[in-house]
Amino acid sequence: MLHNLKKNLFEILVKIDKNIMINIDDIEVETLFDKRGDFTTNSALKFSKIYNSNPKQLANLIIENLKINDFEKVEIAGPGFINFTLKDETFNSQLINNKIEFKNTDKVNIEFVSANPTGPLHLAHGRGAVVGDILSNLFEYFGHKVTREYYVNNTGNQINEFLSSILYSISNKNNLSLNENQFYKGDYINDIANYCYENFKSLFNKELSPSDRINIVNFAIENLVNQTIQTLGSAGINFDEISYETNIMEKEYLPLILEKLNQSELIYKGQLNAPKDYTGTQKDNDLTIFKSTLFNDDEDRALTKNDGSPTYFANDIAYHEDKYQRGYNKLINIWGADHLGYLKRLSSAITSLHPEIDFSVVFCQIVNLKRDNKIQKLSKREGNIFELKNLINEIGVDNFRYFMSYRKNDTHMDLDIDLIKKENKENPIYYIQYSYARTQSVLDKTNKIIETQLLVTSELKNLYKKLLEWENVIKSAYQKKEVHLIAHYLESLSSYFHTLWSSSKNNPKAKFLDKDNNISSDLHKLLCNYQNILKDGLKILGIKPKLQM
RNA sequence: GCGCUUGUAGCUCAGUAGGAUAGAGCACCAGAUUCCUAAUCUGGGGGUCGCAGGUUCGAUUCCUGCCAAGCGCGCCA
Repeated sequence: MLHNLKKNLFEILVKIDKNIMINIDDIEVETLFDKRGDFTTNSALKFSKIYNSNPKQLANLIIENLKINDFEKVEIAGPGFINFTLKDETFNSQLINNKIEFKNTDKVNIEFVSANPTGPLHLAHGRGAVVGDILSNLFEYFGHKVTREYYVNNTGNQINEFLSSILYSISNKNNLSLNENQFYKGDYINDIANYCYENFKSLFNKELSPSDRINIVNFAIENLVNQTIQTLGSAGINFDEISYETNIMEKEYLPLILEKLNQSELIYKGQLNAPKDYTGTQKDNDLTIFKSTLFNDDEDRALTKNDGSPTYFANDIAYHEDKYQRGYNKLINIWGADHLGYLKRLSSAITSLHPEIDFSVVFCQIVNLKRDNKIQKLSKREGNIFELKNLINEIGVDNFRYFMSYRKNDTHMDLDIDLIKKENKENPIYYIQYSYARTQSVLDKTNKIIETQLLVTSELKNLYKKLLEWENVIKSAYQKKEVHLIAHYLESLSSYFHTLWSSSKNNPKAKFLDKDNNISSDLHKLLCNYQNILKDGLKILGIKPKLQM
């Protein structure tokens, strides 16, 4: 219906002046839920200038050309809105056709979580995980072939420090006097240390060789990665591809990348300000530097370190080159807010190499944990972290997924754990599920589907109109990559259902079932439609509807 | 100091690629259950959309400045 109206308006506007180029997607039709009508468009306001007219004149012109069979009333309101009121008889099973016409079968690579493999997942990773998974579901809903990808940064200083921390723990516990430092703290380090010691006991009889050390740390990393995969898997989040930084390095993309960037005159040899803990002399070696200031970055960025080895940035470019080589033109990364400053350099490098790549990043802001009405102070450095698996265990998968995705991804969020654990109306997910259970109970009790006249009440109309919005909402969530819109819509939709349900308290004729438990075919289709949309929406969120509560 | 994100009701947050009277939940007050599930519904109070300018027919939305909170500001990852 909404789409038809849009199309109708579009055709009229084209007919009015064939020389004016407008796009059908520029036409906005919104749903109204009050006395003004059922739908509204601001087209006359929006286009009056390019039609060399004034809003009210253009509105009149549009109305003159409108096929008005379906409408009870069409009127100009305010500065030039056109408000449409549908005839009552239009509200029937024909009204809703919520098949999504738009399909796009392109391959998409969505990379998310990608936590450093030096510790267990904690609260902050949870948001990225849920948002990434739901976004993947959403892209699949629109036909894309989605690869959910996880990246393991298993090189660099952090890995040395991780190993050192493990050996420190082993040394302490077993009186080995290994000369190691403690960088990471926490029970999990001791657990992994024990595990490593049990597995490699014989190695500790003599001094560890470099290859021994590599074996131990790889074992520890593998252990953590497996834990991570398991934790996320328990929340219904599964990956199609796990990429290791070391494997990407073996493919030796960097020389080709540097050559290509050099040809585009985007790199140079030179010096940058010395890093904080730098001990050598700056003139040891020239660095290879990417001119990211050309792309509005604050500074140019180093691709090689003083010792000639690649920086994290360089390896990350290679990683994205690898994604491209695997056939992905559409890359989406989910990052924490602490990487905001990293976006410009990476996106400019990627698009310099391959302008055809559609690269975008969805940022997830900080999540605070609130308990007993107080924000909990958590610090990873002190080993005082709230592990994600504990959170999921405490609140359950449905709550976890819902509450991590019902706030806009780039706003700061307080996760009130006491509120989530309440199983009542303060918790929106029960509200949504309850409406589904109500529809199911009607369907379960239905005797026969019969053809009768539909009683068109304002509550019924509102539910129909809300169902019509689904197509716009889901498309908007997809285009804007904003998954919270889905949860908000489902809550709102449920509300219209509960209102309709309750209206039968005062008006028994508004019930779905008659005395003989028969239902009109229109209402039956309405209920099925309602269930389908709720099911689709919940499925994208990764939540199963409850048939009974 | 610079950059990014955020600032909307007592609280938690929607809305804003310029549009009509700025919304929801919670909390507070008053009601609804012989009736398909009351885990629900109805009504009510509550707002200078951080502050100040600017752009125009119109700004919570765009621009500038300021204030506040968070994050980032390595050849770390």
